[in-house]
Amino acid sequence: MDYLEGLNPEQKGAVLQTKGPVMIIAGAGSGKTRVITYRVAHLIRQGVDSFNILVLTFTNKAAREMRERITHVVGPEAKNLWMGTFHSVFAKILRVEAEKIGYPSNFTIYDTDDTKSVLRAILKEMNLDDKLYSANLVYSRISSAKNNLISWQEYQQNAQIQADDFSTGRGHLGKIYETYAGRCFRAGAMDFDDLLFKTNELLREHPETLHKYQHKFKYLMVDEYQDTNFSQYLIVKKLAALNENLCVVGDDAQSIYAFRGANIQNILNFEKDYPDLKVFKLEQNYRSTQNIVNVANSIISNNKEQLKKNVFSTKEDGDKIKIMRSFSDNEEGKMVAEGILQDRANKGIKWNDFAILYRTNAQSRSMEEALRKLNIPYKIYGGLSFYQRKEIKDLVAYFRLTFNPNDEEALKRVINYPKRGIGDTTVDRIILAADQNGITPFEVVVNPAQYMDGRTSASVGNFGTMIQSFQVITKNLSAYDAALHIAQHSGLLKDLYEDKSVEGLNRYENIQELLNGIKEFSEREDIEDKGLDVFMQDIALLTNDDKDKNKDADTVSLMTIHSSKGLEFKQVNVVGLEENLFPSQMSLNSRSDLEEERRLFYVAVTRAESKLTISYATSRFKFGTLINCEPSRFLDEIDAKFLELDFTAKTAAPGNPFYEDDRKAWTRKDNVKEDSFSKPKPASASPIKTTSILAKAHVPSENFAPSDTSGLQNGMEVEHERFGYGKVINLEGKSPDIKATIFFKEIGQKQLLLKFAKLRIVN
DNA sequence: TGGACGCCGGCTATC
DNA sequence: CCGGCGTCCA
Repeated sequence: MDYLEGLNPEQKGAVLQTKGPVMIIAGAGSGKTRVITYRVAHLIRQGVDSFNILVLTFTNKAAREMRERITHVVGPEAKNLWMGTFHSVFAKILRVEAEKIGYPSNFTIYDTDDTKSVLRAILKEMNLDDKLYSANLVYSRISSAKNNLISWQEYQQNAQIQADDFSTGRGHLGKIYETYAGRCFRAGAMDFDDLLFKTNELLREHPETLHKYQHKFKYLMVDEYQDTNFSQYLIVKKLAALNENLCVVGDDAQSIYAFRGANIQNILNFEKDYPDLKVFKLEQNYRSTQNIVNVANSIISNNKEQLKKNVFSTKEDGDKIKIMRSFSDNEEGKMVAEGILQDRANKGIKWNDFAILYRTNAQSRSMEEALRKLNIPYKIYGGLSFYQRKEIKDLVAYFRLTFNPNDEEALKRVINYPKRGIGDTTVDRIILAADQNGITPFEVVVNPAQYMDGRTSASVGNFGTMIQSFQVITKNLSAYDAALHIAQHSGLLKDLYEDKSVEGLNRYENIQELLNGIKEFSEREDIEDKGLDVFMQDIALLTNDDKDKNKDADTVSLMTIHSSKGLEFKQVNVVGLEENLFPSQMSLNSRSDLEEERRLFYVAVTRAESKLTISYATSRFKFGTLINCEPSRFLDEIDAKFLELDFTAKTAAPGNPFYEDDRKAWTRKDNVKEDSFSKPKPASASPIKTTSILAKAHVPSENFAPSDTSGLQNGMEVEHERFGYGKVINLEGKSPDIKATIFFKEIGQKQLLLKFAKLRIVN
């Protein structure tokens, strides 16, 4: 029982209470992961078979880290635990039980891109106004229907929903949902929401299957319970109904996923579902200084709806919270970067100890630029995942098609990549023929002669034959050999190899990396079934941090606040505290949205251990346009006694790496003043087009015509259509990729690729 | 068929 | 500023 030492009484109680319904309210930094880890370890030590324990998390990362820590305490027995995200665990179960709900066990998982692409195709076919029916809007309507377990039939029959849709002029949504569901079914595909929706269907329609899993999962734990949606809530409730050994862990103050269907009521009402439950409140924060905890509390106290708790710290008071003001997003980056540089030197801490947190990914740019200027190593988390890169998705689409030829999105993706002369018209014809004849598109592809003329039919047929050959050959090959075969014989590898541009090289390397990953998988000894089909089954569920080579590198971390949840750093910068950005514009409609935004701010500040710096800019670029910004209302909500204001922002001196930036920023600022807006207005009210500042300046000379630039030399004077007159100051690269650096009189230095730039040689 | 170009709308996050 | 999409043209 050594692992119980060092736990406080509440933590210990939560670990030891293994029977019956349990709710652990875990304040920020209160040792939640420790408690879950030890609780699982304790179950196993007590003799519970690890096959009978199911732990559900929201991210792969959380699952992986927890498994590692449990292994540390109980050893290899931890391998048999069922532990993973809702999506991955139930995808696994659905593959076993697929036929019960009419799906093939090798069903494809459509990711968000696939889903939107299917929807776009449907919207196009239905000839709907794409302003009213944007793929995004339609997706979110269907997604939230599924997350509330509303089938397309129920959607169409529900008077309230229909009235809502008609009142917004979107009466076709029910029909779109129906068509979409039909398409997915025909393609043998499930989207993310289906993984939960279909699990509910399975457990509802097949009581014997429900019983099987109720007996299997004698002990259930759910992490981040405040983030569950109705669909997830019901799965958990059903699985736990037999034994009621259900432990949920969460913090209502950190519920930040309502926008994707999470229902905070699940945790607020847990007590009603299980009246005899035991509640443990972990209120001592071991992470942050008192100042930080107090600021966090003062923020969250502005929310109405919350469970009562009193988070406190017994650490030192610590530094006050610094608020920095800057006049532009670039200057904000500069202040943040300089602060990090100084603190690292003065305090002797590592780059690793710093994080920069922002509301939107777009904010990373100004931070990156500033860090680069000061040679500060950094790493951006989130953003485009490795598996979402085009070239990776292309190759994976070939794999998908090989193992599930009905996968329509995969088919559309690669049927003409690399080029085979099969254009959009032909693809449309294939889909149409499939629709009309009640067969799948792939059946048309392998037997095209009756649906199209000779030449197209031949290319389409060849493609079909190739995929069929993949199906045969991969049967007898290891995952790696199969993948390599497909990469080569599809022509994809060659196509990428021949692209010698920097990006092309990068893409080729990414493919190599994917192949290496498959090779490692082929050589694993801990799993039995190592076919390529197994490897790629759940690829849609993977995210970047699932394959991160050098995560131990000493770098500053940049990420959105959402992805920072669960992490901690010695020093944290929260940037962009401005109205319409944080809180986001989209949250200003309802009180509950605003409260979620405030919880997000709470999450951000509670990441910090010893020093917290918050910043805002009074102007920033948005969509290439400079806008004015007002400080966030959240700043006013913090009790001023914890704060220290730094409004010392000043321009850099010549020689300082930021000098140029400052000049640009001030120029823009001057333009703001000179513009017709005499009074500062809220952000959205005063957009100032940069193009109007920069590009308008030049009117091309009367008979402007691009010259042949093959003989261009340093020092020559040129005219550019939009940038005006300038002087060539450098040429690099070899034809046809020569890059010219030109100093334009009106707008300054620019780099242009000669093969694209339209330049007239003046002399 | 497919490449070039110009217009439009977008930047909330995860699986 | 970016990528996606529609249009125009070889």
